[in-house]
Amino acid sequence: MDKPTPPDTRELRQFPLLSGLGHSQAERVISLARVVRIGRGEQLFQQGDPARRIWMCRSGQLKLFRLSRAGQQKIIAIVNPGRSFAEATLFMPKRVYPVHCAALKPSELVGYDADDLVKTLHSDPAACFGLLGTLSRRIHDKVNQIESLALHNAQLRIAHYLLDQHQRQGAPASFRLEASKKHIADLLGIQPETLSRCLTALQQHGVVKMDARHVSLVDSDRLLNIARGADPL
Amino acid sequence: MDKPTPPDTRELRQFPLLSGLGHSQAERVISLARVVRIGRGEQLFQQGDPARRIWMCRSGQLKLFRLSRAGQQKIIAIVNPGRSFAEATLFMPKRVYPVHCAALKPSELVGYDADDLVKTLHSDPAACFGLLGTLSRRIHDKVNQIESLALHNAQLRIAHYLLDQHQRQGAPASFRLEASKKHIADLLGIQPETLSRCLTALQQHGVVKMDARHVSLVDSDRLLNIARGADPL
DNA sequence: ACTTCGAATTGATCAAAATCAAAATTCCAT
DNA sequence: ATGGAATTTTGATTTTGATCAATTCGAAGT
Repeated sequence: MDKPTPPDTRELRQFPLLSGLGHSQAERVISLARVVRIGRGEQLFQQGDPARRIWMCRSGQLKLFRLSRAGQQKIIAIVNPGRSFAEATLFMPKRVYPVHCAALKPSELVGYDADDLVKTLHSDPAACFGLLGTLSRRIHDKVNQIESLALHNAQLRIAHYLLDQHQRQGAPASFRLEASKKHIADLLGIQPETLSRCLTALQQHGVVKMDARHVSLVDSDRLLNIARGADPL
Repeated sequence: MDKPTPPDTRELRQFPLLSGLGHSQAERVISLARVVRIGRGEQLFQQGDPARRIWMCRSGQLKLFRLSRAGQQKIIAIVNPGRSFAEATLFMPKRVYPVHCAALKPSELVGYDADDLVKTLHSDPAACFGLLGTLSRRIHDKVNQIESLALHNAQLRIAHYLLDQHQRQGAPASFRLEASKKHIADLLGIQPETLSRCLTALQQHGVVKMDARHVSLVDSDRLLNIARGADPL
């Protein structure tokens, strides 16, 4: 297995938070960064752990989740390559991770030092603005998620999710589900059985076509209506 | 009716975002602020309106909500006096309000100019940090809300909500529901009838005592167990 | 104080999705 | 490529909470 490459300036700048950093600052941030590899199922951190680093996913896939007392998990988000997470912990009164994080696939991550980043931000209004933008977008996403969980039934949520993924992946002719159906069901707050039945129904009505994890939207107008609750199949 | 008082420096500084502002900057922000009064049921802004101001609730009470195509509303948050809202719009690519806002009680609000605040933030890292803290806390709240909506059934959600309110109001012997049961049901994503039945059950089992909107937690340990799903009444 | 409208409660019924169970399929690590 | 584990599908049943309906209660404004 090859050695993990440390992040270079180029990679650093893909990180929206740090895109405008000066050379010497960038060097320091990189020198304090740490590359971590974890296998499928391994946990990167637990809810409540001190948040000494914030993370960027280089490759693989992660889930952020909570556990109920009864051991049920609720996935809050799925993290794909190129996306960062845990930034919000930098400014929490108690700097701890508010969720668990585990790998869905073998993953490579870059962890940036939290104290160092805060120091950097102090002298860099541009970086502050980058981060403010990131957090704002994240709030907006969460508001959408809340609306979807509370307002819609299983069918609408699924339709909504398919359309959202289609958009995010650049509206191609066909796209791939980002995770197993079990995990997606969890993300949507429904049982895998319900997801399976709904997807079958959507296929039978000729709205989507699926082949394992590959999805193509046959009648996306109809799907849009379903997502709006205007067309209950 | 007396004239609305314009905000003074003292009031401005209660606003976490602007607590560290210098004198001349504070003067400018104040000069561009606008005080608005709206009556019960009146709408302050609609989802999609250009977000030219961000708001602080001086008195009264507001709801932030979405509407489904079918006209159902989903309350995202209830805003009480001393709390600000809509800050996240400052950094959205399209600066529009992502939700509707209407008054639950006659309310007085201070609206600060969005463009001006962005300008101020550019030259004031301390203010940036204040705002980063505010947004981070808000993300954390939303994660909790998502968990609660997806993971818990009606009973657990209600128990969870009662405990949360108890905490927020400083854990007094007895506290007051922050809004009508109809609105709380909406916030929790359940029907008013279900809320009513659950609260009746909690009272019959001697877990809480209620008088109209006044609540006292008779057996808060038991309530905690219920919220964890360990004790289904 | 009165009136009126919305809020809250209570009961009966219904629909959606969870749960339980078992078989079929797919994934993946070796 | 292959064996074993996990995922997915399908069916039967049960539970939860939504919905419908009727009445009581309470608060806001005249």
